[in-house]
Amino acid sequence: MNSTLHTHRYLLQYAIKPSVQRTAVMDYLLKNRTHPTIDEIYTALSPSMPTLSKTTVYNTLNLFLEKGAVQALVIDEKNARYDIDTSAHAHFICKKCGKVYDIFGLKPEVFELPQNPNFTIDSVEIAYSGTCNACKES
Amino acid sequence: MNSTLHTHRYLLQYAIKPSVQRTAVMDYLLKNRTHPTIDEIYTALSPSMPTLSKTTVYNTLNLFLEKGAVQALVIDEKNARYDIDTSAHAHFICKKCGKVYDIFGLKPEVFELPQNPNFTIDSVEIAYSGTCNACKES
DNA sequence: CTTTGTGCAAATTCTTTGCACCAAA
DNA sequence: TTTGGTGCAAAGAATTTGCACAAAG
Repeated sequence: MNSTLHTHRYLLQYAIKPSVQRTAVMDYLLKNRTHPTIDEIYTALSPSMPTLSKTTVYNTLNLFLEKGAVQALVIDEKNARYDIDTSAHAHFICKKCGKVYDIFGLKPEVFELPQNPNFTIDSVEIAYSGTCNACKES
Repeated sequence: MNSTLHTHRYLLQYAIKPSVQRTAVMDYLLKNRTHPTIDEIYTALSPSMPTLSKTTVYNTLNLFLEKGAVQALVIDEKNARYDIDTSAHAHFICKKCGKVYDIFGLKPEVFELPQNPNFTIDSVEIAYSGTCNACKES
């Protein structure tokens, strides 16, 4: 199957002009729902796109953010991580290995935005942390 | 009142050897519950402690973290922020000015740790974001 | 004395910026 | 041919590290 065409259309939905690089990055995000860092995206795409620069990956993700096509996760102290899934879900980060996992199926109350006289609240991010099984065994 | 004595005892509770610098930093955290960054702490203490170095503030906060006397907030993309309040509460960050506020009085269900076969979850951080009134008016 | 803490400077890491070249319409 | 995209190199910001000196017991 040719996923490039699908990804191309996907970008247009967010009013993002497709380019070879942008399509490759979005394609990666759609297929690898692992909340990758800039470096992970760059390292994954670099072998098949040797001229790709990390600056372009930064530029691209910043554009996707502006256009609302991805969400930035603030969960990892070291690097920014990106998520294309904008539905109501939470995240879990393993403090040992640093991997970030999705948590679905939580009670809807958890995602409710409280009323507050001092602020206009428009989103919530829920970050659980602890240890994943893989790290516990080793 | 001499708060140094109180702060001194407070540090000992967490098995932290008090020093002039450590006591000053903890004293600042106890009195300024504004989730300060390293730089804010350094800038606040520097005038009355001219020899204080930013490295010492980093060292001190890392020690406090290890000993469990403070919590690191992962909410601000730019800087680490520290909180001495370890009770169940959430945070709000204004996307315009970057200030972080406490949110108390949420339903207890929000802080429940879900069971998950793949991870051992031991804490949760809830970060609301939006715009604060001060920024909306300007 | 001996151990531990402090603070300077340098190193490291992540991200942004300036600018020249390239590509697409 | 003009506009916008890409990518190199340099700059910037936050944090850590190595090491010598100072402090405390």
